[in-house]
Amino acid sequence: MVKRLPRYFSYVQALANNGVEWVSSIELAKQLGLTSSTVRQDFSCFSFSGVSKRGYEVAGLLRMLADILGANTVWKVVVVGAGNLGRALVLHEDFVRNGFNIASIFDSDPEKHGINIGSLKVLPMQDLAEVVKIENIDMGIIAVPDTAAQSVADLLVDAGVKGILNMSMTHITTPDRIAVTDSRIVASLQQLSHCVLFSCRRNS
Amino acid sequence: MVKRLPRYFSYVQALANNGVEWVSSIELAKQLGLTSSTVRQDFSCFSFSGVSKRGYEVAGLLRMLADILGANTVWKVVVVGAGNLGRALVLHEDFVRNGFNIASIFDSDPEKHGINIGSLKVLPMQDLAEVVKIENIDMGIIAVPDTAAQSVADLLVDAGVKGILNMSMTHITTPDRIAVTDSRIVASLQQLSHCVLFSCRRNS
DNA sequence: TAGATTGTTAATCGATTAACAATC
DNA sequence: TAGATTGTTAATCGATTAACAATC
Repeated sequence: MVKRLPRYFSYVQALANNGVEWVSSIELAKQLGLTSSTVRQDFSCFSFSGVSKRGYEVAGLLRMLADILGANTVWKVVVVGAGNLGRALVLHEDFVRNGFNIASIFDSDPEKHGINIGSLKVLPMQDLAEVVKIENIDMGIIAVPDTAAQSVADLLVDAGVKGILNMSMTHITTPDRIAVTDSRIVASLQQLSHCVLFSCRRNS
Repeated sequence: MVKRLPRYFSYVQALANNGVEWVSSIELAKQLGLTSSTVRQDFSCFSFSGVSKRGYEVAGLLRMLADILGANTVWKVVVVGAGNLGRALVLHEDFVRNGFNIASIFDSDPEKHGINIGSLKVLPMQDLAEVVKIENIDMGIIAVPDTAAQSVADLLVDAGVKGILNMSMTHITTPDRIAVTDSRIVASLQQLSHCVLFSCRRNS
């Protein structure tokens, strides 16, 4: 269910930008490939009420979704791993636009230290703990090779982040208080590959 | 379920590289954060049998997973959108290593045409259909702004791709025969943000 | 043999959908 | 009023887990 929230948010944002004031569960469902039942269920679970015959008020919906997604919060994030993926993350303007502020990027390879990526310089892993603490970093993004993923997760947890976005294939283990979300592009491509071969349809 | 296959594959690959010959559902479950029941259920669904007391043969498991994920197939892929994300995808060596060969990258912005990204040159959208047909492209990756996503999807489908990896926030509609997988990094970060705020744990 | 681990059935759980009375 | 759409309950569906006999 949580996975639908960013999609509602994005679509409702677009509606608001276009000056649309009301939207029905039916329309929303159609646009996002869901059933209207699911949409109503989802919203009522946050006690967000609509109005019979009109639907849901776009402005209010947007406010609610922003609140539960923390879209009004500005998060401080670090990226670990300065490969192509890490580099792309730092440069991706979408993140800042959505309140994810990348404060630093780290890599274990001394060759990379000091290299400029956007307005950041690649820092050595030894600085991680200090940066996270002093700059009050909220989340870490793991963009390192699989074999290093767990130890980087441990470092991040020890340093004090509250959440981790894991982009490696490895399953990482963390204490219960740490939120973890996995996001694996190669895995998505492999799922797609499987679906193409065996003609299953939409997954994810 | 499909979403677990790439993770099994990656882990079993690592086992094979380390010369491990047998693995139990219990060990696998522990490493991937699942229950042994799920693991056995999954494998038996592909009629892959283990041996009591020993577990599953790593080599055979690897072969099976490679088969169902199409990991032995070399796929030809195009990327649409030459922003930071598109650029990163082209440069990301993980793709080639896993059999996803990026043949071309396209962008609608004339300013970008001809620019070099790795060994590729950014092509205009007008060339998309022809390239997909002549080079027998299997899949397209959508890395364009949300507003353009659906029309790019239509172009890709018309041109004849069999699968689409959608990295935009938009829900795209395609004919039934086309496989679609969504992969949204910002959405993952927003899920994480929600989980940090309301202390839910692992999702995805 | 004793013990470990599979394969499979049945139970549980949760998420999605259908249905429909209430309401504007 | 008639019609559209919500909010919610109950039904359905599918996925996960538990349990345990079979087996090596």
